[in-house]
Amino acid sequence: MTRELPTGFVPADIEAPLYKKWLDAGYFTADAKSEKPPFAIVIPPPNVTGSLHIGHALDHTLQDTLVRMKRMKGFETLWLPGMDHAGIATQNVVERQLAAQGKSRHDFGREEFVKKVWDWKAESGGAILGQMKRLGDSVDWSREAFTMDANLSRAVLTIFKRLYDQELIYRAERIINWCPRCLTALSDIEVDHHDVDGEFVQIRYGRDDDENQIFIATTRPETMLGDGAVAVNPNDDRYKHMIGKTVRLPYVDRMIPIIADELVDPEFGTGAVKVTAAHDPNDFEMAVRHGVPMIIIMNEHGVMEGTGTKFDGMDRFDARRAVVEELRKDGLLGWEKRPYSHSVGHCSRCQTIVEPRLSLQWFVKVAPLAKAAGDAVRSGKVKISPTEMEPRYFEWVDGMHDWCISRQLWWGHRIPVWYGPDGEVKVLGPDEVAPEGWTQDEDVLDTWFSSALWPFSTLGWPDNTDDLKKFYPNSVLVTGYDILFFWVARMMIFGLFAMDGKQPFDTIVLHGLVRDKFGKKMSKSKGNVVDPLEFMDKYGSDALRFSLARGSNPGADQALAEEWIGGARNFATKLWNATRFALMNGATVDGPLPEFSSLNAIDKWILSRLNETIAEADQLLESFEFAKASELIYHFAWDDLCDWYLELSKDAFQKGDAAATKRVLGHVLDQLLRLMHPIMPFITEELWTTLTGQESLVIAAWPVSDAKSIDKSAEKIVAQLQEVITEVRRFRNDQGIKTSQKIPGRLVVPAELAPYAAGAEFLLKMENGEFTPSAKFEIGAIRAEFDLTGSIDVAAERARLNKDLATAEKDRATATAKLGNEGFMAKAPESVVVEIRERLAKCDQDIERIKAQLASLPA
RNA sequence: GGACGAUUGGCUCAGCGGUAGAGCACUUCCUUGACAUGGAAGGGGUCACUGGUUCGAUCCCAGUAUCGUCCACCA
Repeated sequence: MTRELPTGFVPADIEAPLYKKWLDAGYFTADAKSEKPPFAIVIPPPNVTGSLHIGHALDHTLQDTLVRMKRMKGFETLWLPGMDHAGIATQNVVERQLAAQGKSRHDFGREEFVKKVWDWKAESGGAILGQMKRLGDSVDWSREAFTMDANLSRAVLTIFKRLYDQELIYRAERIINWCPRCLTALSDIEVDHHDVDGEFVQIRYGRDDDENQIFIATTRPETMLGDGAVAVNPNDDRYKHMIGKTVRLPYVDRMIPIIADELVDPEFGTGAVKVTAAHDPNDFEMAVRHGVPMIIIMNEHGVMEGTGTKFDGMDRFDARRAVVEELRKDGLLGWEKRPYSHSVGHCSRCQTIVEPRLSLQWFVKVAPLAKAAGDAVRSGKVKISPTEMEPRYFEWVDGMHDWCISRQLWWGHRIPVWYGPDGEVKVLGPDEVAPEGWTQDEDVLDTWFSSALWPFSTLGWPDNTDDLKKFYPNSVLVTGYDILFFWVARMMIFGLFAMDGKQPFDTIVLHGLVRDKFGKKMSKSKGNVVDPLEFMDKYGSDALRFSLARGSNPGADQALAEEWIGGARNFATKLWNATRFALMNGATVDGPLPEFSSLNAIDKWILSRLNETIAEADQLLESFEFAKASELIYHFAWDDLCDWYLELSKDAFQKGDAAATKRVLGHVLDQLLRLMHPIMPFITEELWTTLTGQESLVIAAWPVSDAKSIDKSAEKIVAQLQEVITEVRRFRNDQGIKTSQKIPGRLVVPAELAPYAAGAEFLLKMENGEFTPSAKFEIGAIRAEFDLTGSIDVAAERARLNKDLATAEKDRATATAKLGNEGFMAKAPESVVVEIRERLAKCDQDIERIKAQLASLPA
């Protein structure tokens, strides 16, 4: 046995070479022709502008864990990487660069600008891909995809046409969310609502000498210039007599009707609402119902335009101030509430206040598609883990408005609609060419349109490729709950539509967000953002991965602090040293494992614990319980294996009489490293290949729990041994005996523990030989006795024993009370009663033992 | 206004009808023959509050309070 490990574990020394080894061996490349059952995951495509943040690190750790486990289980695994072209985000990046040179995209024109974006991508895009390699992602790079790739664009065109032909895509004038900075429409979910301090003012319409006057209330006074009506509730007695009459709109000096609509809440404001059809979605609805004119009063930059008043040319917020001032001067204001906190939509990309605006845009008719997406989950065809997230999904899927998919950008999939010279409209499929003289729609599609096709566009759809046949539907989708609506629900919608009702994935696994150590959201302004790359440099990728996995409870956010990762690094070091110890002492994986029944209790015990851990960890990982699986493995490795088994084995190794132990230890490590590999791929690979001399753990078999090697009685007797050892240690500690000081003593153990008795004595620094026992601990068949004549602090020892006695007596009293309780005895399950009886018996034993010890103390 | 969740030791979180758990932090001891990125021993919690169900509630039910997230057309 010549295998050796360096003394210290230096992650940086092993990670890059191992990743290269894996790539060279082609372990991550999927074979669509394989006979093995498939297991496929697509990566949530990061933005091409992005770099790896801690959220990706979590997301990828969980996916890689599943993929690596499935690969070891014999599945043909495909984990497909790629990126999203990220329309607005990417265009913004390039435009900012141009702005720095004092230019805008319009200086270049569409074609030239788009080329510049591609250049930018080639040069600076995709930084995240290299960072994924550092993390160890076992993705199939040969299938790397980009939403703007030719074949993925074909998928976009194909599905657009299909939807259009089935009248599920239409063009219409609607109120949409408009960002006056990005100069594009936004879908509902690209708008963030938060409260801002604004104003709420009462404005009188109608002059003194007019027939009618009415007070309306608004938070956006400047929009009065575009009013087409005033609406009241039909049952509002205050205004009933005015319905159908007209009132004069100040400044614009236009007579507008007073209409009645149920939408108006008589309790709110003045009970009378101005109707600005072109700049408010509710008003638009009412206007449609009542035929109210829709007057656009702002241009695309949010500057007042076309009102025919002196406010034209003012920015919308300047106009607001100016209008209020003017109204006040003219005595047309009633009460003014200021500040008035209310919810206002902001562009999720740049935080500019969104302007609802009447505009001609393209929409996806969502209702029929979303119905199918909801039903797929309701019927159980697609599972959401954890199930608590289902209500959120249904809420959105069942109530989704039509999806505005056109964006006034240049970077993205251009809408494949062409207009003929005589106003004809034609939607072109991927291989169709527009007739001479026709022009294409100027807009591009929402970025999420192409991401929604990701589970099948990356597999070659619309062609019926081998990849598609083998790997669709994907097995699971792992992502943060924060993009459940943006992305997941839309993949469901399009997947079911495009693939004839076949779901894009079988299970949706939602994890939480990574927050700072106090559970606060990470944000640049708070300065609590952490960089996963920095952590990988400092502690190794395995440490980062392990702490992320260990913190990931289903659907729940996790707090992360640098100390946690340091702790995980310590764990990695522990494993390293344990394996080093094993190798130094001749642990081996060669030859068959000794017959279980021939082993002593300690060897049986560690095998038993190993097999229990394997069974449980496997079950936890299969149910996406990453935190619990990690925790379980951690405690088995550290507590059972390192703190007990290795410590107890030292003496046997020292004496060179440990053939069975060498083989058992080799086996336990072998299996443990396999079990941990999905979560900590680098260190396990290094240790395992050194231990076994085999090629790679990536393609090794996943451990299977051997039920025949689970032995509860061995576990019980080892637990007793541990208890005795702990008792003695506590006693020594209480007596102030130094850890290194030897005391005369011995352990008396049953035969099945005999090979380890000396090891236990070694742990306790017991010196076997001639002595008169002066202290004794006895649990079950295990007895520890030692001689401390002259060195015992009698008073302290008596106090300690008395305390223990009191505790034991109190416990006995509770147990006795329970057994004497008729209600309890009538209803408690048998197992509970047995447990309490055992507890009572143990109390009796303890009390007797403690009393004996007290009696043996010198007076 | 709805939906979901949270409230457990200093911090972050598990647990969940039957004597309160982990990691980190803390105290004391130990450079012992893999590991001081370590080992041993220990301190610390009326499980948010109030009622109810039960032989028994941290756990189930109802309500209260505080916090978080998501959704929603409060002009």
